[in-house]
Amino acid sequence: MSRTPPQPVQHSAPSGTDLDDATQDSSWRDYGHDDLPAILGSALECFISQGYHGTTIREVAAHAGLSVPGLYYHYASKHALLVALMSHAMSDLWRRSEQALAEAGDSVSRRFDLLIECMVLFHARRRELAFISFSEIRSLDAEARAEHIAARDRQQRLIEDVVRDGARGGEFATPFPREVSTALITMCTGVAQWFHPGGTLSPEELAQRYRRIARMTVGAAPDA
Amino acid sequence: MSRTPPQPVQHSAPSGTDLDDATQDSSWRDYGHDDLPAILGSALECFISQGYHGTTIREVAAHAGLSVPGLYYHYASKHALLVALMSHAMSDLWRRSEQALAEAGDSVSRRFDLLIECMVLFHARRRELAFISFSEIRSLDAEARAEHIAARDRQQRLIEDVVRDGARGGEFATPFPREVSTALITMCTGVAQWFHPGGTLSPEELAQRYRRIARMTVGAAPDA
DNA sequence: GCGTCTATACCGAGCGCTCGCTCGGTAATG
DNA sequence: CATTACCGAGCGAGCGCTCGGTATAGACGC
Repeated sequence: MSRTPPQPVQHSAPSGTDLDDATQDSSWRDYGHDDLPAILGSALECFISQGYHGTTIREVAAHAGLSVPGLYYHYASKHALLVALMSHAMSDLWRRSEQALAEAGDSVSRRFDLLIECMVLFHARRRELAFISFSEIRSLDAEARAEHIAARDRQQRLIEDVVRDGARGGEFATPFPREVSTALITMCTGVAQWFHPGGTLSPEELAQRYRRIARMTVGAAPDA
Repeated sequence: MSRTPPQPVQHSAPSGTDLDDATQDSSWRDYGHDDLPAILGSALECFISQGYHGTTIREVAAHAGLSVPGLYYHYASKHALLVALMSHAMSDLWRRSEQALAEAGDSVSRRFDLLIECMVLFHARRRELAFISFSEIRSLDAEARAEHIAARDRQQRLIEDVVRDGARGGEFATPFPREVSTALITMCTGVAQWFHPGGTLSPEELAQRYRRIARMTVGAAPDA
């Protein structure tokens, strides 16, 4: 019988739900400074600038002020770092979207407005997380990728549903609800690709402008 | 005095301008089957599915039916493969855009229509090239990256200019020409991320629908 | 208060492997 | 007999990851 190895805790995120609780009580519009654990923050920076495969575990460790084994004490693999970052991003966006829709109530126009605002706000405020969540999907293994894509599809269906409802109910005047949904989704997620916090527009101002642009694409009244 | 090494031709693309001449005489709407050299086609497939850093030179060579040295006879480095693919994509799109604008003449609305149609068509028909041209920018070295970004900015300015002209001249009724331009650019380039040739819409049908959606974002008349 | 034990949070060194790339060739063509 | 178009073998470096430790902090019996 082999002696038990040191067996460090194999959790993919420290203390399990710590990460997920971070924004639990706050409103969907509130974005404090993103308090990712140091290791994940370091991994995020490296993945952003060099990509997942272009980043070495040594870089992530050094950037977090750790040795390589020190990093492996907290995360089982390089892949686990990516999974932790992406699932954190997806669950945060999902929770905020649910809160936004709850605030919107039953009005289709209002649901549409707040959903767009929520999407733009998230992709501007959490653009680094959003960026790698979108660009490193192919670096996930089969299981994690399937899970991530399911979460992404569920998120996108929120927009598709409200656009379809608006088109059916007459609030929106668009001949192509499907293509408009797709266009809106890429428009919103695209914010993470070009937005820069030092720019002329704040995330909130951008969200307002995008909300008005989005209303035009679905043929809704400019204000309502 | 050391003897001269075999010194294979160090061109980054075989026979220099072969690639660039491919679509020289054809109209901007014509997309024949993309006749990339076998090695570049193989590299493209690998980069698409695994990313640049996730792809090994051995995979590219094997997929092209070559040994590793056989591949290096044609391309100086793995990096040169990426550069060849991306510069081919950018110059093809640029040439098509110039042809589309030439066909459109002076009318701002018509220039807008054909530019959007051209962008959507390209990103649907050449979606693999367009996809890696957008997603692997950070894998380029400093010099190639600067050149690529300059080409991308020049391309994007085509849309920004026509939207701004339309807003100034009164053809378009948009309070935020800058943000609408950005939204349109991400909308069009985003096509390369989700479009799948087996879908319900052909690239041409999609381009027509996106043209109408784009007109709504700038507040133009539905037809003109 | 003190010695012992256990859990936590790390490292220095390095293993086995694969990476991008090259050397020194060869077969076919003109 | 030069040029073109390739290959088999393999080099040196760097990769993800692990082994076997150590330093510290708190818990517990006496």
